[in-house]
Amino acid sequence: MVCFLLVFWHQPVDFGAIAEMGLMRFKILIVEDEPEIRELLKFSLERADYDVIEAESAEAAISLLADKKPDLAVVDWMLPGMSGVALAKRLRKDDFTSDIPLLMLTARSEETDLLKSFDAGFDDYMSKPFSPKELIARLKALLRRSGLSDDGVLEAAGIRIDKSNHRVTVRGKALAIGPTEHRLLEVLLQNPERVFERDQLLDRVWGRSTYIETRTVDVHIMRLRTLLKPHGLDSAVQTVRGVGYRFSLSD
Amino acid sequence: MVCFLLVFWHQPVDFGAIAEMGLMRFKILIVEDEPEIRELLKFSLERADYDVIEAESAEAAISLLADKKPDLAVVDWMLPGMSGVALAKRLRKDDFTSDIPLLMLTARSEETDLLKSFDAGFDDYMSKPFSPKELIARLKALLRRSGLSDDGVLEAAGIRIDKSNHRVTVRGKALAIGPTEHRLLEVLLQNPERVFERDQLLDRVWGRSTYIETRTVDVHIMRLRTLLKPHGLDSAVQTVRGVGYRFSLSD
DNA sequence: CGGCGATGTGACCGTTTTATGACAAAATGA
DNA sequence: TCATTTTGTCATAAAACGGTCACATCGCCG
Repeated sequence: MVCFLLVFWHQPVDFGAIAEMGLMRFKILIVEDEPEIRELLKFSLERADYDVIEAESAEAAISLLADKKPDLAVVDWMLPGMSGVALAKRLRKDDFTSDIPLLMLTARSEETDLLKSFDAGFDDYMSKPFSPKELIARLKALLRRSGLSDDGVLEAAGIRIDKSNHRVTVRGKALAIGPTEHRLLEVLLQNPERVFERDQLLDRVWGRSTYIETRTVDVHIMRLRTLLKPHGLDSAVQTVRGVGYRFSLSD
Repeated sequence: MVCFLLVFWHQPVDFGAIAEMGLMRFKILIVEDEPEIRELLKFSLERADYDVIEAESAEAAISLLADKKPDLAVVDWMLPGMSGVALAKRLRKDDFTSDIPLLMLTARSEETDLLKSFDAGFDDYMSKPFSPKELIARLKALLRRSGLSDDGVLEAAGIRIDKSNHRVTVRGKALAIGPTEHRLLEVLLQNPERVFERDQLLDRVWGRSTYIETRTVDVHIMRLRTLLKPHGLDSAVQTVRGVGYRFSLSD
């Protein structure tokens, strides 16, 4: 008797709770002059299990940064003294701090002004008043984008990508996989069923700034299939003719 | 007894707390000559989780459109060379692009002029400077109005065309369908009951620039019927003698 | 019932798209 | 630095797809 039991877990899973064990806690720097909002931010972030450092001005932030490098900074756009944008620019210039993702906070009315200087180098912004939920969401997105995601383990179809130790296992067996195929698999696995065009894969796997032949994707798809073949999962990396590729177990 | 337990762990999409993100990512074309504004638009749209294609002139846009059809286009009214209005008119004329919603961008002073040519066929407009929030809001409204449900799924008569994973299912069963039949089915399903002449189908499915025998449509209609036959839906693709074809369950 | 135009269908073959092995450049690491 | 791994590109093979034709059917009309 052959029995297929398919469980689609559509409910949002509280990853924070699951992936908590033994993972690093991210350090978030808050730069905000109004004590009330600062407290609110601190409360929200600590509740979401982040470590929080506070600064009430850009200048204070800079001196704090001298010895403690946060994983992400939340900066108010309007600060007394040096403005948030100026701080952003300064952080970007310094090699030590240039890779810190920046989330700007702004009043709604300041939004368009802020965007005029979005080349200052911040990565995202939020308008006050904001919902803590959205704040956390955006913050996670930023952390992930910078490759620091702590969402722990990505698992589907028996494939398990453990981001903390950068290791891939298929049903318990380790998979010797190179960097590019690793990212490729990650992207595909993160969105099962979704079809990615070659350009989209180039963006996500190689990054926007690289200029690589579209066809190269084919080769790496093939290499990924070769890796998955011993586990019978090569057919899960599917070609959608005329469009691109997809990860799926059906068909 | 063999038993497979497949668990798809749909990770909470982190950036997704940004409320109503569906599975489908819409593709937005930006036509704007000023690099700064183009970047700003791109930043705003990508932050809202859209895929962005850029063009710096109407001419560039047209050549882009030859192979990539976006779900919506944001067009600057004032463009060097062919103007935004001219582009709008041109897009409207071509059956292949006529259903793409158009959002015009204009400087406030140009507003009255723009409105004079409202018949050019754009669907909405916004004055620069604009708030990104408003832009996103209008854009969403347009997408909704264009009949694409928010999750990018087109469904009728038990047939389901999912844009994001580019898959067609009939009552849950996957349908192995090639690119051309896929588009053909899409067009027919988008307008049930409507009779398409062969020329119209050629325009919509193949695009205006191709020159193909009218009779070729017949062959692909047949191939589509063959695909639908196992599901008893072949009779829904109906011939209207002397005119063309229609998708309908009645008759 | 016969004729005629319209439509259905299988086959064919050129074209486009994708797969894959080979190779050299580049990166990595000892 | 040298050996090894990784990577991007190319050339070519393989596969899928698409358009057209020829001929079979069908349906309408006199």
